[in-house]
Formats: sequence, structure tokens, C-alpha cells
Amino acid sequence: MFEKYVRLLKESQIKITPQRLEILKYLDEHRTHPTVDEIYSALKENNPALSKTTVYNSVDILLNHGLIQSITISGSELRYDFKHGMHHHFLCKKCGEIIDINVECPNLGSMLECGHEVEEVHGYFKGICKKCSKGETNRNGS
Amino acid sequence: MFEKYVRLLKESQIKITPQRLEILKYLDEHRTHPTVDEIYSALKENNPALSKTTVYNSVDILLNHGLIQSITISGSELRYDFKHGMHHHFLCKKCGEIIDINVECPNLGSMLECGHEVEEVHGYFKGICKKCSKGETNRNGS
DNA sequence: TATTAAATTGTAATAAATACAAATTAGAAA
DNA sequence: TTTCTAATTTGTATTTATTACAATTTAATA
Repeated sequence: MFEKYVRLLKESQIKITPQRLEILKYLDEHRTHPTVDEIYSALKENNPALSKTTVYNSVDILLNHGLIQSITISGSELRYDFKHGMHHHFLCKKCGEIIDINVECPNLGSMLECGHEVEEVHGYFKGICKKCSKGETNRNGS
Repeated sequence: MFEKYVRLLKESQIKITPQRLEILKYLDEHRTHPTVDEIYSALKENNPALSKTTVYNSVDILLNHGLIQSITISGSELRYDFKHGMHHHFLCKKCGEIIDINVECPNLGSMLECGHEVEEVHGYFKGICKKCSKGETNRNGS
């Protein structure tokens, strides 16, 4: 059940707690780029004692150890993503969905030559997603 | 003095007000990716009656008409950038500076093929900038 | 099992952004 | 030029994401 996440936390020398395991598992199994509030609401179902501060603390430590990444695409709140291979993101301005875009960053090479130490690469595209531009229903009901 | 910005606003059919001219001019002349608060503080010097709400309203309308762009790289606040040619951004985690990176986005072609209508492209890199990695002084004093 | 540093919880505080009503103004029409 | 009106500006109040912090609890080591 949690072996994978126990291993990940041990490898990063992060103290293992049920909360951290649940949060890491949730992010691995829900690739929806949830906010802290969304993670909190989902996990509170099975753990009513969960505190939102714990979710904030936990995503911070997971972030600092590189197990997850934060996504700033929306500009109004931070979203989190289990770290699986390099990919970019597309934000639909109509339905709000954030879609994974599986491309590499061809600029990384030239970035390495310009003297800055690059630790993170984020590619964000914004517009209207395939579904919405076909006129299908979306969460805004428009 | 303001001819350029009068022309830009007219072309976009935005009503011309002194506040909008000042804000647009400020962004054109200060490529530091300022926050609303920074724009507000700077312009309040010469116009003590300026309201922060006006700055919020103005950057919104300039944004909607494509004269400026918003930058979400920091995750804690929105920053604004006069729209000049395509470029990416680098955020230094040490000094906080946001540096323009003059590269195109080679992924745009493949993005156009995946069915989403792309309206914006943002390339963000994070790490330690050239200056800071050389151990020079920075605004954090570290 | 006992110990202790670290984590969790809950409340309070902060700060960016938004909502909104009243006063002002840009720009079109007379 | 003057009048008019919708749009803009202003200032205050509110909302919401995030951070700060103290008290309680717990993971993991000895």
C-alpha cells in the first residue's frame, strides 16, 4: 500500500509520518495538480483530525527534497505535482484544467551556457483546451 | 513624452487616462517585472492621489488587450512585463531577481499540433544567477 | 521503554487580490 | 465650448492563500 512512499521518504531522509505518506500517495495517484486546499479536503475524509498547516508543512518538505514540484501557472495559488519525468503544462482559461504536455525543454542546453545555475525548468502554455474549443461542457457551464 | 503610450492605448481602443499612461510608461521603462505594489509605490511619488485599486484595474485592462503580460514565476505574487518580443525568465532563488532570457520556444510548433488553442507561452527557469553563484552581494545580504 | 527532537494541530496574523459604492473624468454629442 | 453619460478612479471593506507560532503529540533512537 504505502511501501513505495515509505521508500521515497527514506531515500530522502525525511521522517516518515502517516500524513506525509497520505499526501505523497495522493499526489502520485491524482495527477490533477491540486492545491493545498484540495489535498486537505480530500484527505480530511479519512482523517478528520488533519490540519491544513500539516499539508502546508508537508508539501514544503516534499518540495525541498525534490519529490514533488510546485506549479505557479495560475498565478492565484500554488499547485503541486508528483515529480514524474520532465513535462510542461497547459492551462485552459475556460475550464481551468491543467493538462500535462509531454515535451522536453530544448532551451536547456543554451541555458546551461549563459552562466546561471539552473535548478528548475517550467514550461507553461495558456489558452483554450481541445475539449473547450470543441464547445463541450466544462466546469464553468459556459 | 507620452505619445508612444497614447498611440498604444488608442490602437487598443482603451480610454486614455493619465494613470494608464503612467503605468504603461513605467512598465516600458522599468523592465524589472514589478508587482502592483512596486508600480503603485513608484508612481505615488508624483501622484499622491493614486489608488492601488487603479493600478490593479489598469494592469488588468492592459493585460486583456495584450499590451503587457503577467508573470507567475514567483508563485506568491503577480509581476508585470511590458510586452516586448518573445523571451523567457530566470528567477534567482538567492537574490530574487527575475532576468530576461532571450530564447524562443521551440516547442510551439508541436504545441500547435496537439489541438489546444495556445494564446500564451511562458518559459521559467529557477536557480542561482550568475552574480550570486560568484558570491557577489545581493539583496538578501547573504 | 524512555527520551528528545521533530512533527502535528489549531489559532492568529499577514498580504495579495477582489468587491463595491461614491466621486470624478474622458470623450462623444449637442 | 458646454453638456451629458458611461467609464474610470478612489478608498474602504472583504476574501483567500499563506505564514507565524505556541501547545500537544509522535517517530525513531538509545
